[in-house]
Amino acid sequence: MVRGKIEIKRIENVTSKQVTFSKRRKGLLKKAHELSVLCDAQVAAIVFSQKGRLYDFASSDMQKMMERYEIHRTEYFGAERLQKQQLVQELKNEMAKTLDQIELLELHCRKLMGQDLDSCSVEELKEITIKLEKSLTIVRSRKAKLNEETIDKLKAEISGEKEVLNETSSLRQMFEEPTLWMHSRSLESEKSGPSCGYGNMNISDVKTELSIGLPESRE
Amino acid sequence: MVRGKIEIKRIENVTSKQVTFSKRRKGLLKKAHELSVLCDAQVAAIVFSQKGRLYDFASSDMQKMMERYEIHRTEYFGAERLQKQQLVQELKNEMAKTLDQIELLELHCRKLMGQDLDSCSVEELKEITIKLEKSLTIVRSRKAKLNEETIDKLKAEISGEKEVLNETSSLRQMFEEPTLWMHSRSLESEKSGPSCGYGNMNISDVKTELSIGLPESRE
DNA sequence: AAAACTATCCTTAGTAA
DNA sequence: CTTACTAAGGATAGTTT
Repeated sequence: MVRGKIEIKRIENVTSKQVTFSKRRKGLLKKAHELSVLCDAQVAAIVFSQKGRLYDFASSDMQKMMERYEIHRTEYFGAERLQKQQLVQELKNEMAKTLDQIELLELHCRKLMGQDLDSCSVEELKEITIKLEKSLTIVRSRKAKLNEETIDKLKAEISGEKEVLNETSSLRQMFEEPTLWMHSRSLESEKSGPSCGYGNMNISDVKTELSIGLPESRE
Repeated sequence: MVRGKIEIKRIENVTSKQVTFSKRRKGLLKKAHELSVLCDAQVAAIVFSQKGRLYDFASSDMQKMMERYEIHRTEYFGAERLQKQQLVQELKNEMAKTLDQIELLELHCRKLMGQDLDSCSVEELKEITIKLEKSLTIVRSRKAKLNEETIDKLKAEISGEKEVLNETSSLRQMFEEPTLWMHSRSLESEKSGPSCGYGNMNISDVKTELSIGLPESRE
């Protein structure tokens, strides 16, 4: 018996499709139920067989589910089915709930920002302290990481510039005092770094600029 | 690691519930899709999280599905087209804005909690750090203040008890050695403290009780 | 919060009744 | 059409990053 994985595409064999439909339909409705119970969520599932038979599951009243669904859809397609007055009421309820949620969130935020602490017990203050300390650790390490990356990048840049600088010096020397350079070169061949032997030449029309520096100050 | 089978009942742990919701929701919608494709059926699934967020799948147009559903349920309540369309639209816009607000608030909160920092620039991280440090200072000083108040109150309580204790000792002394006490009293008249001149009366029917102890354990 | 990992449990394709 | 069986594949709880 070779039971390979199946491809998700229309099953052509009618009998097989029928059996699979029965099994998977059952599985789907079961999963829907489990999700609603485990996670305290409102879940609905509707299945029409090819022949038009209806199978469904709803964790609460299906009509309510549908109304709620319509509220959340920007398209207002369910208008005909729903008394608009009712819809308006639902929308208002939904809004009230959402506003409550905002209240809670804001309170939480404010406490994290060290505001509205009067209502806090010592216990709660201790919890907030711990949260803040954790956050601080995380934020600081993240910042440190970013800074290190920046530093590495800058270092790489600088070393690149130094190379260009060396090259430029050498070129300039060659250009301005070719013979002197050839002499000194042969005499001090192992001397490192830029060796700018300007001597007594005239360099009035050579203009060179180079800026090397760090970006804006960092902490 | 013991991974036993789970019982299908409301998950109490909030984090765990959240994660399970995410996974199973995904699973459910996937199954719905597979069923619709494999068996050529019309399938729809609607899920509302506890917080009211909507997740759904529909193999075909959801509106058609719902209409078909209602036809099957013979619960079609036809509705006249009211002119509230505009009001409803406004309410929905309002709701959309409010939901955006929640998004922002949640993001802010999460950043304060050291989450979702990947998108932050070093500048932003610096700001957050400063905020957190300020909060920490405020929260800590608030906690310290509360603790100090508690300490003062306890000290007051204790010193009150000590007074009562002294008085009781004196009374007991008077009762047990009235003459000795009267002597010493007359010799040291400027001695401070409670001077209860009960004399050598009979106080056999005076009953005194005293409990001294700290409240429940504190931090 | 979201994703990766993995041992375990669950679902189901194929088949037969 | 549903059920029973079983091996394989899939989902996911708990945990880690």
